[in-house]
Amino acid sequence: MDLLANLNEAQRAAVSAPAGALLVVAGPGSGKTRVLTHRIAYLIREMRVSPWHIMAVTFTNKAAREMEHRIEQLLDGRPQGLNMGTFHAICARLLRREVDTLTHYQRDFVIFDTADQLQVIKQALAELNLDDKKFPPNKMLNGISNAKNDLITPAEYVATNYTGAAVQRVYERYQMTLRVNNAMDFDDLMMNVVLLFDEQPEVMARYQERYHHVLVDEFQDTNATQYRLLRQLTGDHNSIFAVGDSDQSIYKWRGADYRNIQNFYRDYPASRTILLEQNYRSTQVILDAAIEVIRHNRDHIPKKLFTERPGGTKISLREAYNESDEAATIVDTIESLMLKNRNGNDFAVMYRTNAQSRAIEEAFVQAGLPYRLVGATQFYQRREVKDIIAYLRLIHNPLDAVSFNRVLNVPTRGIGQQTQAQFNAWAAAGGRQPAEALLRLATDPDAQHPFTGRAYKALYQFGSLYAAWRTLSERVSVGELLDAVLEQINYRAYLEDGTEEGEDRWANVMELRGVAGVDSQMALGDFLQQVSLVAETDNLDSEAQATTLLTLHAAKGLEFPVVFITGLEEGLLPHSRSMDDEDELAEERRLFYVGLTRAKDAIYLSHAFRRTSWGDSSVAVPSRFLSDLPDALVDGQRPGNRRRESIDRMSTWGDKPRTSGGRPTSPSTSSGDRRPPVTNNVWGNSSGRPAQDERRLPPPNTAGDPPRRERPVSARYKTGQKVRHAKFGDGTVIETKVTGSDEEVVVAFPGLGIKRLAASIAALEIIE
DNA sequence: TTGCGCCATTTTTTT
DNA sequence: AATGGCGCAA
Repeated sequence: MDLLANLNEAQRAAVSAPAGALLVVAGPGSGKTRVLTHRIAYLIREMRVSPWHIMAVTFTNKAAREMEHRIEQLLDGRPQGLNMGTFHAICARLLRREVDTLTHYQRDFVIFDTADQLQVIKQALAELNLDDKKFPPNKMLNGISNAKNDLITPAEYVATNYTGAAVQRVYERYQMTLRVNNAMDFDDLMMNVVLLFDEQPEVMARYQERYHHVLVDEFQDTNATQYRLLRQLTGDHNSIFAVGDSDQSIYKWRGADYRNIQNFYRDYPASRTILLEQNYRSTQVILDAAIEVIRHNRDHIPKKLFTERPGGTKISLREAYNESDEAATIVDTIESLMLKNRNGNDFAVMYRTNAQSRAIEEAFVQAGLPYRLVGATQFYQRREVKDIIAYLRLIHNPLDAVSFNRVLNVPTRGIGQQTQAQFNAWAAAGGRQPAEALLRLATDPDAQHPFTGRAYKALYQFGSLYAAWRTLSERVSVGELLDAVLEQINYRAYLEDGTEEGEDRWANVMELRGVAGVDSQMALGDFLQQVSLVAETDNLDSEAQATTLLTLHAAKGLEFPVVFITGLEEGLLPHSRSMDDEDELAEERRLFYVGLTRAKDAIYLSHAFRRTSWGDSSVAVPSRFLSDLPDALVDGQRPGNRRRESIDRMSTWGDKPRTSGGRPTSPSTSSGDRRPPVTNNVWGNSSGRPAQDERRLPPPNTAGDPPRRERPVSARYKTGQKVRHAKFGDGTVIETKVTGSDEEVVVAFPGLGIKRLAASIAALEIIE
């Protein structure tokens, strides 16, 4: 098979480039996976490079598997020794191999996930006598993670403000605790490799000699530490093949820095750049719309993207009444498209936040349509799954105090807070990690300890079990070990409390048992590592006819014939947390761009008039990004400017609850720091657009306007009525709804915003 | 020590 | 809507 056949000129140039530094700027749908796989195959077959000399970094494990598969097909066989995986997986493997050369770690270190990290931080805060109200663990974690992504050690950390000073102290403590626990967090995986290479150049040299060719996918989303690692690896040979697109950089918040592309030019002056500009995925309409959107970003560098799929269905835009109407409309649309020979798995429904998936799921369930949810409450984050993994981790690594404290009294075995604290103190006094101390307590009759009676008995029993598991783990498979643990702690009985939830939880444990496999000879350490590094989209198999529900972030790198992007509202997309900062706002726009460019044939955009978020329903303002779209490419309702502004004034999105006095509360009247939505010459172009209040007919392929779901029937109150509330004063009823025996009334109180009230409790007085 | 119920707070996105 | 923290009763 000719590896260069069926490639366009640019692709061919990239695939067959001589060794050296090459940056491939790959627009959406330009066949970058194809280029990467063909490049690897080309290296092996045409340039006679041993697979052993190649490292390929992908963004997800799934991408790695997929590429492996495709290379296998290209080469008629599996290349031996090719190192392919995510930064995290590659680094974890490397560290495990080099564990003897690491200064602060020993064999069998474990990887702490976010929940574990938070535990360590809480502990650190307590030890430092810092108030966790004043210094939220999440914020601390963020600070630490950012530092690590920028390759800043605790000693190098310089605080620039009050919070920073706390982060500095917590970071130091945190890092110490991780070491004592023989644990690393996600960021450490990369950082520790870089530090290792810095400290021991001879180790680095070994890897430099091995990896003659380094390939990186999604280069725009590498952080400073990862970039440094690439620099180290390519030290003397400089053969790096980086593929990326700054317009698809959507992980700034986790340290990604697309300026690494500039660094690349600086650090590899002899590098070449190849642009992949032909899009093989989308129709002209979709591509035009996407280009138009991304063009509104200030530092966007224009590309000449083109497609050979002229025309196409216009982008459909519609306003739904609320999130359930939005979801119902999507389901209706999918159903009618399925009558026209679309399959369920031709569709993807995308949203900005995971919380939005709920309403959509409900609509799918109601309609009996199969769907597949990516992410959300991740499997490995479930309590019961984490519990069991903590057991396994503790068996693997007795230094892990976080797992120890998690499982010590789960299921409850009579070891309360009191005893737990006492035990930890005793262990610390003896200079041991708690699980080591427990082993001693259970196996050494001469051990001196302060425990008596009930507490002693419970500890002793648990310690004996633990000692037995440790021995057992050396000669049985992961699955068998898991079975033994589950049985001996009676976990099933603990979970199954008669509720459906209990059943579900046990089912999850069984699913985990399935991951461990029946006859798998996988080592416990490998199992734990694999389980720690699974990604969101890794489990996304294209089985079944199910529609995919996923966040815009998770959609990166995927494609679907028909894409629905939901919640195009201010505060959601762009997200309220990103609206004050121009860079973050630009990233939100790129996120929208990524969503749009996932689509092959058709795009449906929607926003809701009202949206319920954590309990409260409020009026939503259509996203400013909608005005980036040229009218000619859009079919459907356009939000009118007049109404938009009046809604804007009432909206309770974003900031704190409105209070009287002080600065004006309406975003459109607040000064300076905030951009008025739409009516702005940089972001919007509404001035050039006729004031549209026209309602166009629904898009041709939605098969008619679906009946609106349950319009509320008013009972005692009516929309438009003026009412008086004891606390809020006078207001106007904007919605009422009979719920069971009560009536729910939504009232707009001038200056206070919109409140949802129960008629029976609120005792509203009708004024007129 | 356990377990329940109330309260407050929460959500951006993920390896 | 859901989770965690906290106080109180058994």
